[in-house]
Amino acid sequence: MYDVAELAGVSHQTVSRVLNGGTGVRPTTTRRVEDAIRELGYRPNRAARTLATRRSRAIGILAPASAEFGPMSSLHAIEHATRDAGYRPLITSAPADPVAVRESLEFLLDQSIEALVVIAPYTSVLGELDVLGDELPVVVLNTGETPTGAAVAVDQASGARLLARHLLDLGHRRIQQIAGPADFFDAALRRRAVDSVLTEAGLEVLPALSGDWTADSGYAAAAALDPTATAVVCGNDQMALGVIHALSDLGRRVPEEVSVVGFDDIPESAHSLPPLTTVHQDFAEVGRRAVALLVGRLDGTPAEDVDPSVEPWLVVRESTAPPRREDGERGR
Amino acid sequence: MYDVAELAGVSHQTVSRVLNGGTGVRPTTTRRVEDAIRELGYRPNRAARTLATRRSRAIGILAPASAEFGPMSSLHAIEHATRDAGYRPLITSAPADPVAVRESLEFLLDQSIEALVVIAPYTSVLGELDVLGDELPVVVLNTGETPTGAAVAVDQASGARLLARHLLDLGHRRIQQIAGPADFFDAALRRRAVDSVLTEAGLEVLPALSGDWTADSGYAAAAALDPTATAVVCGNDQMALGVIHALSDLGRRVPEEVSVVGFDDIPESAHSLPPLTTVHQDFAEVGRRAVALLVGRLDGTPAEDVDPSVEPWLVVRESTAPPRREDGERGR
DNA sequence: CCGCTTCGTCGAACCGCTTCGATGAATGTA
DNA sequence: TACATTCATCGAAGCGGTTCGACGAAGCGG
Repeated sequence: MYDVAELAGVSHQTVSRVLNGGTGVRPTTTRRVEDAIRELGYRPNRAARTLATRRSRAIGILAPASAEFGPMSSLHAIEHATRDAGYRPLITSAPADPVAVRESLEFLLDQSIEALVVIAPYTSVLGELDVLGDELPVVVLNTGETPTGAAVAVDQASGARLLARHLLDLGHRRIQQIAGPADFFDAALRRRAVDSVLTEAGLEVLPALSGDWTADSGYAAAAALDPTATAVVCGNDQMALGVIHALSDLGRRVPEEVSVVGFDDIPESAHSLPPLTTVHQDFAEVGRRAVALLVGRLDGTPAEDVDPSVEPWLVVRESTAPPRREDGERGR
Repeated sequence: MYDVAELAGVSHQTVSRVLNGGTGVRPTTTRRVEDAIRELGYRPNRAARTLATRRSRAIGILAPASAEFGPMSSLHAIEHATRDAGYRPLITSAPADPVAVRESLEFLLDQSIEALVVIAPYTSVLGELDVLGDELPVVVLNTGETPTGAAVAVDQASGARLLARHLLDLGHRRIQQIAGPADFFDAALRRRAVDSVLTEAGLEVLPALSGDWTADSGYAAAAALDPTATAVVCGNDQMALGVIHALSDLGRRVPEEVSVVGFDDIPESAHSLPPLTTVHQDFAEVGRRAVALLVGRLDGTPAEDVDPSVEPWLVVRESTAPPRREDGERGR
């Protein structure tokens, strides 16, 4: 920095001023400084700046250590929104394990982050979250109740209801669920929403099975499916894929004999056989709003016009059809 | 830090010593300092340390801005390996666009990273890579030739050959490819390896189609498939899924009429209909080795025993079968 | 033409930590 | 018991920026 100042014929403070908005510096001086910076290939030292300003401008991001489409989509959106807002995204991933989550949190705290975005919507995370007093603005994605901080989410219940009603409209009366892991908020939210729609319709709620979001677990869970169920609501698309595979192995045709629906609308869902009826959620939008909320708080511009709830929509494809011999009107 | 020192009844330098290995400090003093740290909830300031040591201990990671299974798996492995080695992973993602890549690189350089891992194996990245002189150790994942730095990769050619030979063994003689984007190294590598196997076998090489890794693009490309081809080799699993869907829409059965193979072995591939024959690659292992290489260089322990080539293996499932009426022997 | 305001620049202190040379205490040896 | 060593601890000087108060040089009105 001193080199730059010398080359430009000014003092280092002036260089600093140019670097930070350049107010109170004559345009010609600014030019000279900028030229000097370019010529020397000078790059300000982040650590020194952070030290002096006592502002890290870093936002921690806690992501799940999975390669799932949804979380990863949100992650990228968050990362870029953060950078666009002039902050540095610090990404950490942790499996759904309290100890690992704790470690990741510690890691982020060590970097003196100014805020935190949590994409890992499992109960074990929220438990660890109160470690960070109340000094740190936090926003959690796709969670139900938030003990601390704000939350932005796709309206899981709304999506689940869409799915349930679709099946009801088709004429299904025996609908079973294969939910996601119980310690994931969105899994629980979807499960309950479907149950309540069925209950309201006066239908018997078949005991829900569950998996761990993977196609493998869907395949496995399908073995325990109630043989009289004509439709199965899966916790996500991957599990639905596994279920369809299992059903096929069992010689039961989808959707002719049993309808299957997923949740998420991952890119592959449009190309499964049969293409999957599911609920589309805009993961990226959720991420963007989360950052907007946080940055608003950080920058003092409240940004209270951010709607924390993103509406999902139903995508009807070919894995659903009217049940075989219930309400008449067969097939398409 | 001074508070801690005071509480422990020592000077701040002793606290510093305790924090950094504690050599030359009496065990009892160490204890006292540690207790003080705990009591005060003291957390060393990263920026100050970086400034004083002129070592950021940060390793930059440039990842693609996609949610694909492969890169994301490598990413998580890299992240954790980096932390385990005592370095701070700084993750950045960028789409396959030179400008965006450049920006990400600048961002990382601003944080004064000490090394760089690149998971984005497209040509546009390598072009930008020489920006960072030769002072920065770099390792690139899944690339072909590396102009700069080291490379770790799953042996794409080997995997592609496995696939081609499998098809040949089954009796296929008209094999067409739907490759990945031409500017991705692994797409090119796979494509060429398959071509060379076919050429060596004295077969006609049908003109290759291509897609952009997505299932959608596979679906679209399938329309242009040579009607006489009995097997199609796809650039990755997603595209294979799209192709199978398209074939199904066209009324052509897989694998009875045409065999389809993918590449990657994403978790869903085991549950597509039919389950996909593909090549499994250990993405996480590639990431781990990349970090081992880098950390070795950084820490002065060469670690030259790291094999930069990871072997993939063939996973035969049900999307491949002998061709209809060529070499006799039908069915499974 | 002069005194005062405003603008652009400078000098210096400080952010929190590391590290080198120095000092005092503890240990070993004759 | 005196002296040479070794070990634990301390004092102070930076690391590369930011920022506040000070100050000289223009720009202004009367």
